[in-house]
Amino acid sequence: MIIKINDISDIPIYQQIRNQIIAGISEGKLEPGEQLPTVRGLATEIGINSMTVSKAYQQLKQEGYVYSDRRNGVCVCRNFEQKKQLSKASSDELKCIIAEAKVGGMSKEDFLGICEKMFEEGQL
Amino acid sequence: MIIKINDISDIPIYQQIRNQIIAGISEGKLEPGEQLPTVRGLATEIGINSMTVSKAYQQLKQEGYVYSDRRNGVCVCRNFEQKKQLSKASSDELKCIIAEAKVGGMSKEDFLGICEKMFEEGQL
DNA sequence: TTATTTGTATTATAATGAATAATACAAAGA
DNA sequence: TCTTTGTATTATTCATTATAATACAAATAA
Repeated sequence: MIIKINDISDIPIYQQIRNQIIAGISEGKLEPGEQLPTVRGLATEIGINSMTVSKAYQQLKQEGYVYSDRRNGVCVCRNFEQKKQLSKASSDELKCIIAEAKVGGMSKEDFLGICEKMFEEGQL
Repeated sequence: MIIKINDISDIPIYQQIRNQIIAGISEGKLEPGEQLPTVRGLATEIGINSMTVSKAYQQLKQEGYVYSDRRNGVCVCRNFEQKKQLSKASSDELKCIIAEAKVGGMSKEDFLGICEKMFEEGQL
């Protein structure tokens, strides 16, 4: 799986990596049990410091998306926690997005249509 | 309208203010033409530096939510730009939220239900 | 006129977070 | 033994955030 960094983004690099890994899992590009690129390998590949990659992996690990051991590297979890509800952070962000959409004149139907499309996109 | 700051949040104070103003507009708590609290007044009220409030107002101004003149303070715009599409930033954030929801086992219907509820919430 | 209130600009400073650099270590396997 | 893995440590640099202390122009009120 290819990770692309936007250098002029205001989103920290380690967050961009984390987000793309989660997106990869949700789209099936990364399968359960599959090994992620090594910390040093990915750092070299995208031209950043290895500790930045490590930071992204540690966050993913802490959030329950991946696990690691010293020899086999970092792998995608085989059983994700099925919480079936949004995190507080996601919920707060979603409220902001919806408020901006509403002020911008978007109808509920339009917004739900966009969400539906995004949800189906990249599905296996 | 009451602004509440979360001191332990990792979201900058000026961003929290901006978000709450937009939410207030979308919920009708802030009407078109209505004056926002003064920079110094709000700063004193919530116990922060006035330049932090000013920074929030300048961003809102730059985004087209408010306007200002030197005497009448900062007021909610009367005609918002009707773009009827999400900003790039919102779209990217929404993709992340959906990816996380999907990995967490949420169904499309559940997610759309949450969005619908949020969209209707606080409606006039 | 004079004083007050408004947003805004400036300069300096402190605190925090992000990213890099250079190593080092333990564990596992070849 | 040597290599590769993630991880830990320490130091440094840089940008962002927030504060502090003023100052200014414009508009209004006294």
